[in-house]
Amino acid sequence: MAESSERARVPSIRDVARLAGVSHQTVSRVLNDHPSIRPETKSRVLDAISVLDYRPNRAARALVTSRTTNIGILSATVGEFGPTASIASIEDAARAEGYSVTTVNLPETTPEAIGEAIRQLAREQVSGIVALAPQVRVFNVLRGMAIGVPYVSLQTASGSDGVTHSADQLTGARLVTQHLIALGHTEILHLAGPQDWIEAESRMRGYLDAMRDADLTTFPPIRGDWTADFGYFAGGELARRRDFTAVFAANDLMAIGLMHGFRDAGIDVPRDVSVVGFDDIPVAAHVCPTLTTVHQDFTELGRRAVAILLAEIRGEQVPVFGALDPILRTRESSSSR
Amino acid sequence: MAESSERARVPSIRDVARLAGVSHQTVSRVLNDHPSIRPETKSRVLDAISVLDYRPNRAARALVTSRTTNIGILSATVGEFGPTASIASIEDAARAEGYSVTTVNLPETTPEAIGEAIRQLAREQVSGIVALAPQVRVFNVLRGMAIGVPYVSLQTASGSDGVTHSADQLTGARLVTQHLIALGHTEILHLAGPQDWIEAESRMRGYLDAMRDADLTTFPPIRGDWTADFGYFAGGELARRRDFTAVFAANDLMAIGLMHGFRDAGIDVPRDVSVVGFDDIPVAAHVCPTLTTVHQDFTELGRRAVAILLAEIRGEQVPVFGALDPILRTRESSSSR
DNA sequence: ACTATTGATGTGATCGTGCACATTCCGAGG
DNA sequence: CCTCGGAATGTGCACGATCACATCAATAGT
Repeated sequence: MAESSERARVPSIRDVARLAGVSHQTVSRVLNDHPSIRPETKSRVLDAISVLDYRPNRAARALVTSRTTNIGILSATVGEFGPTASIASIEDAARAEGYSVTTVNLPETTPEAIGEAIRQLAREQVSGIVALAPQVRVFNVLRGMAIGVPYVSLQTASGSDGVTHSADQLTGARLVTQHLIALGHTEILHLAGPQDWIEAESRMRGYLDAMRDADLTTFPPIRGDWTADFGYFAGGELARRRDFTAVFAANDLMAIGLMHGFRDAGIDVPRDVSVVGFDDIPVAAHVCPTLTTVHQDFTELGRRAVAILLAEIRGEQVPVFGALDPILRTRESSSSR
Repeated sequence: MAESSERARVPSIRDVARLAGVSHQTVSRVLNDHPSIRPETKSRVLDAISVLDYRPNRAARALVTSRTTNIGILSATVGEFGPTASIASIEDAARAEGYSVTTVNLPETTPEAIGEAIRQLAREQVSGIVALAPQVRVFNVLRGMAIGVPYVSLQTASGSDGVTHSADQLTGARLVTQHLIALGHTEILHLAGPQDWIEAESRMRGYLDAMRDADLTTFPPIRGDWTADFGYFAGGELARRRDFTAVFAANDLMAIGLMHGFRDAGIDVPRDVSVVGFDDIPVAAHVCPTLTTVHQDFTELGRRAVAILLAEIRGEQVPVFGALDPILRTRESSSSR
């Protein structure tokens, strides 16, 4: 059987044009839905496209327009549940809009590493960046680099000049703190996240605000690193001073580690000390005791970030979302005094 | 101050050529380190490159060579720790080799969705694919699509024709099962993962093998879906039948849910029933009781996958790795009868 | 009835790179 | 001294899309 001498070449815009009996430019217009195309011509072109199973070559398009349909994710997360879930939903939402997603992980959050990661994304000609990282630093670096692409962070920054996007961490943090206060606690500690994470700051502020509103004295927050191991360590340390009856940990992982530390030190949660977390990771409902926490809709968060970013990219009106309502999930780890 | 009328255009290969006093082709040769370049010419070109801060345009290169320096990740994971950690290390390793990573999430694991995801990656002209997904199905679809790119799975497939890569799940599963047997357990259940996941099958086989070697009768495994919620549900169900003294759950999440289910049913772990998991996720060491499990080096796993894939892409000798040693982490959740 | 305007389409240039082929130079072998 | 082969470099085209501009027909305005 004679084999076709032609290499199985993928069809180009010109092949479509030939089949539809129009010029390549007309096909291009159909693809970018230009207004001035007769409906009949358009359908003829669309037919040809489906017959040939034509797909536009993104490299060629990127070359001439000098922008891509890629968005970059700048991630500094070590596989925590929240950011990971958001990344998945960012990816889904972006894909639904015809964008693909390139992720760059930050091995460390030094300005150098951040700069390098952004340079990497710039080299890929991404048309926008979503940052899941210590926002303050990233924004500083981004601003300094004057990269020409819009960027969005998944977190709220008060008065930042970048595009940001609220998950209302502050309200959530208030909620849990008020929950503890309502249970009769007055000596409440806060196990905070790393200093340059906006979430850490917002959650801490929510805690401080709620305490102040209730006229309670606050303790200086303890700085953690989001990990369960740190929580465990902190639990051991805190067991020595017993000047508190409740702890609000800035995320669930630290809360779980903390409870472990307390357990090992002979402190019973919630009888001796109440513990609450933040995020509502999947295991939060199953650890012992089950963990009171604040539920966040990471999926919706990711979706919204993409909506904002794409509007920025396309120069459209940037949608303004109401803050996502944080939901208090009351479980066993918190109880009344 | 007069502004430069020239748009700040990024330098191209021709700008470099002009500055170095050579032709653009010579620059191209330097970039792709062609053998026939005089060292002196080469260094002149390299100087010009660094002076202009020139970076090759990937779109243009992709257009002419019809391949990219992108690799695609096909992920069907819902934010579990293991796969997520692997993805991060894949990304790191790929970047170190000059490749970027595009991730596509599978909303569901139907052949259609898998096909669509692969088509998406093909349209991106990725030069290779790493699959973290129900391998059997993905491989079938990939084979059927005859996509021209190499692909690697993070899991072992016995006798598969695709390139695969072992994490020695089987040995790990044997290890925990033997651990339970050594503790004196004879009635050991297995809470397995979904049917079309290779890991699920390997872990189940490891369990069955270890049981057979010890001349113990096995129960038909229970099929789970990797989630903690399912584990909890199973715990409630299993509490009714008390014909076992230990359970090996195919992953930590299910194990944690299971322990919760047992707890709610008044079954004490490990006094009444021992529970072991698989993966050693970060909270495994902190839940109550702390979870005996098998540690996997997800990071190394990702690195190796990239090494294999890149060798395939470059047509080099594909490295053969010894199986990664799984490590048994003995904790509180398992005890002797 | 003539021109201006708009809609629908086509033509050629262009983006930045790699490939095929041409050219130049130089030393070895007859 | 001539030829030949390979090393080192240059010339032009091709990749597949968009963009700027040109063209032509139909319609509207005077």
